[in-house]
Amino acid sequence: MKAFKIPEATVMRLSIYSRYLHQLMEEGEDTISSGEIANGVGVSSAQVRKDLAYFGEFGTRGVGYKVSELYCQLMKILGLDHRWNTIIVGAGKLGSALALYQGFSDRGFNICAILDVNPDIIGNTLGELEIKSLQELAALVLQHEIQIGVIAVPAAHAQDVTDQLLEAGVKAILNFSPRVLKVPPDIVLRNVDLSVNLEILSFNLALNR
Amino acid sequence: MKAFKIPEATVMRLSIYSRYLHQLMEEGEDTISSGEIANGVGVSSAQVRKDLAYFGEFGTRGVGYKVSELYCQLMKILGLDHRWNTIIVGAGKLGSALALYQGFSDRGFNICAILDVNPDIIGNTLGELEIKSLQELAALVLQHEIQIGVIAVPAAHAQDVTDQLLEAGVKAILNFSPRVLKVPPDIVLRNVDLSVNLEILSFNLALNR
DNA sequence: TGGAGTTAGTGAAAAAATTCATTATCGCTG
DNA sequence: CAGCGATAATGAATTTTTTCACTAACTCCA
Repeated sequence: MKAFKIPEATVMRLSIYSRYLHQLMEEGEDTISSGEIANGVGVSSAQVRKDLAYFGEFGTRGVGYKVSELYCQLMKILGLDHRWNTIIVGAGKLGSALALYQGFSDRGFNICAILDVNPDIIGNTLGELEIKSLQELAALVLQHEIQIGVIAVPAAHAQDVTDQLLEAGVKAILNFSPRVLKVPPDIVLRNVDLSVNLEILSFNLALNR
Repeated sequence: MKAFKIPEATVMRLSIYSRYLHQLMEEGEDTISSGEIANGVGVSSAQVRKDLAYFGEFGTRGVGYKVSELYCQLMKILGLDHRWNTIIVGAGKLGSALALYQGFSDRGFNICAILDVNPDIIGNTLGELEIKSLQELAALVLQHEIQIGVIAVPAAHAQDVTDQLLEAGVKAILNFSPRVLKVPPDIVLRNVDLSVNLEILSFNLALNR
């Protein structure tokens, strides 16, 4: 385990750098400087170097970074050098979209199952996946060795579903419901609140009126 | 215009407080202390008071805050005391889900239109909305007096669509594509990268292995 | 009406994150 | 192979954000 705490903002930027590097690889770039990365993703070059410095030395002074090498290092740091098994709970608008979203699979997240309580949609298929009953949660988590649970249910049921996921052995939760979840300290929790993002936009728009 | 810069983290928390207050109103609560809000949303009470202090004095010492009153104040601060007209560009998985997502409308965002380039889906309906051609972008923005554009197109087209939106007069962009967009300084831009969130989860999972 | 108990507001201290500026290396050129 | 230009690494300074701790003000109760 890494000894020191890494700022979340740093991790977020590493993820962005890695995607930018991927793009550069496709464009056939061989080496790149911190300044160019900075420019490409909209931060300062010092920021790029500082972020990388948490994890080691990856570049060559006077030259820059080897694109493919830095990319691999970042993927390893981000834990994306292997795939994660994921379950989505809630097959409404959002859950369905997430299940079908290509981006997750592209970055190493296998969507192994999607669940719902609504009998009308259980059995329907979303791409390759069949919507299963919530009652199968524990069995599916076990069967697919699932590490990550995605919450896409209404706020009122979010905590209940979370408890079931943790009970079944899931180690991380990505919560799309607008509800603060209580989880033990060793569980990794991340909240994505779509309307919060629109509201930050709204706040900034309202400032200049 | 507010004179001083407000940390984005503060704005995000205000949005979360406001939703928690809404929940409390439905539960019939009348007054609440900073400590209880803090507990409900998982921050410290000092944090709650400091966040509010940027905008004025809303509580009564020795008592707390009047739930409904604080809620209204926050909604005003967040610019949610009136509705915003919004257009979604891209009617793929993500764009469709966003268009159908009830949460946006609940919080004051009218989805006025959704566009795509794919002739196979133009004309299809999503709930109340008909998918229109991208060519109608400028006309629709004008017609509906749209202030906010949501980008849900593949990365390769994100900048182009952004330019078209700004050209048409949109003042804020919510970008769901994994691409860094260039916009003039007076435009409000916010990026939501769904896989970044999963990757931060992955990073934290990978730490403890 | 006064004292005890709460709790908002707030300046100061601490912690965290970012930026700056210096140093150390590298590759290249003559 | 020495010197120059470029750029990563990094410690220091700065800025930003959070936490702490104190003060002010309200309610309730005797």
